[in-house]
Amino acid sequence: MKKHYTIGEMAKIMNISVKALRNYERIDLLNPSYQDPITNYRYYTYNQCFTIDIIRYMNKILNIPLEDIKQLLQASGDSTELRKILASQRLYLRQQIAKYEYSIQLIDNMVADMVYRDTMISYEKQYELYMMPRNFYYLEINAPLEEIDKYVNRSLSQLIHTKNIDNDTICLMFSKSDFEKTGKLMLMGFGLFSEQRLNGLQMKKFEEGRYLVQRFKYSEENCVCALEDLLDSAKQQNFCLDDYGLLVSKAVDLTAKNKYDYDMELQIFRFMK
Amino acid sequence: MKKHYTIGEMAKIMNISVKALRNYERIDLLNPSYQDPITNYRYYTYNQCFTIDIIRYMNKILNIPLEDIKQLLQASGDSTELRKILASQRLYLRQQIAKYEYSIQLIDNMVADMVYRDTMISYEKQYELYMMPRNFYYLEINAPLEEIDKYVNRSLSQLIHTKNIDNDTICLMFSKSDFEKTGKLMLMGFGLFSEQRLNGLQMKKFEEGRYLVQRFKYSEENCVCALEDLLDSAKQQNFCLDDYGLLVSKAVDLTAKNKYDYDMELQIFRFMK
DNA sequence: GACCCTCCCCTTAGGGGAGGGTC
DNA sequence: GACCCTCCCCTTAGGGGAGGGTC
Repeated sequence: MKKHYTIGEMAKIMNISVKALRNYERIDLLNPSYQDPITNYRYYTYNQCFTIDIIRYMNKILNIPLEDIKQLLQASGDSTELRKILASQRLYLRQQIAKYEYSIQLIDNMVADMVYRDTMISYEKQYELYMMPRNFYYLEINAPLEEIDKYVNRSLSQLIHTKNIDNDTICLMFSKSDFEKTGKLMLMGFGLFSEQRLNGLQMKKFEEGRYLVQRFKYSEENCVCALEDLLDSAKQQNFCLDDYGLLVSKAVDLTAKNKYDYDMELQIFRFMK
Repeated sequence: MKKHYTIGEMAKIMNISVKALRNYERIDLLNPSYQDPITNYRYYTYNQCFTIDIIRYMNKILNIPLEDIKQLLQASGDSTELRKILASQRLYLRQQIAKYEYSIQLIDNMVADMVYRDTMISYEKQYELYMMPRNFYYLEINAPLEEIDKYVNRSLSQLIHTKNIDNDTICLMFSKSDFEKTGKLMLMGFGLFSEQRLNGLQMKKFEEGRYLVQRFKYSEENCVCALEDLLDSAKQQNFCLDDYGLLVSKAVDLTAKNKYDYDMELQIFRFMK
């Protein structure tokens, strides 16, 4: 067995780059066993293969940073240290996986949504939809539609993603009877649907059952028109509606350049006689 | 609604850092709608909130690089482009997840192995173990134990991880009868167990059943001693053994600084009469 | 006084050179 | 001629200043 390997030989044996080996020396992770003081040529021994194996394995396979590996190699023999790092690395990997899975889910939702919109183009703007029970968590507000921008700051959309809430919609809640009395659309709540409890927010259950739904592009007037249309057609068909209505839209629409690009849905629960 | 927002106001509204906004300008992703030519103060409009929403969402939630987002915003309106990026991003995320899950599995194996070793210390060095059928994929070699380093290059350990083979062991195969004849341990194969087919390697099935197993620290002499011990005790108990034996070890042992630190297992199948 | 500006340096794990000696 | 050396600059998405003007 050879006593010394040049950096190139070592790189070939270990299937690693010369740059990587020089980098390991630079960060004081693995020094060549001998360096010629005149030519500065680096020479490695056979046993250093095993250290390189460990470094590569931990870094490339277990995704542990080189600095942590350095600590580990120095505290060598201490298996408590190794276990601690493996445990924390495992946790980190789990979190990354959860994050990536969440991203995939949102991508899928988004693609499904694009397909849905494409197919819906030829459909009617108003229809009925059966929905499962939903818990609506919201901030109490009391503002006309025009001032909603003050309230709809991004903190809620942040909340959606920090809590990994998998539906990517936000909702405004209003009272139908209040609108009929005043002719003005006042918003009572701003929030989202969630399976999890969200502390610090009010909660209202929306029942399972048939909802009257109307789709439109956002604008202050369109909201009012949509609501008037919906109430009209409910009256004609003699439907009895709940007092609480919702204006639903995506938290972020990747195709929207301003708020008037957002697709909205008006939803009101219909009582069955 | 205000016409202009300073960079600090915008940062606050969007829950983003001033540095990030300046960075978006630097890479030409999002320019302020107006910049005072004398003071160089940046001013943003309300509608730019929506672009920032898109950028943040894509980058932080979907993990799409800013450069790709730039392309997307420029090709805006083209939903084919968006779909293409979403699809490739989805694939990338899936691959990352697979990689991380593999890392977790290896960490778990490793921890289990550490526990196993700790508990095994008081156990005997030789025992019987029932094993399930295994497919052994190997390179044909014909070398004495002392020359094995020439063959055991890291390409195989690379293979283990590129193919995501979840057992982290490598094996040397030898013939018992050959050893008995010559008194020398010649290795016939070098490889690993795998459920997947591995092209370019020979394959040999190892049967389900009882195996005689002996554990020891690697060294050339220890391999020979272990084999002699095992054959002796088999003879005394009148066991009938298969001709093919295996020397098994981890591909990378994180606690090993040279090859003499590696734990080995000698395994030979025992026929039942 | 709080806010904004422009530099400038720093973070991972090396990759891609240029320019010049060494086996 | 193939191999090795030492600089030096570059990559993501900003963060942390310093030093100096602006609302």
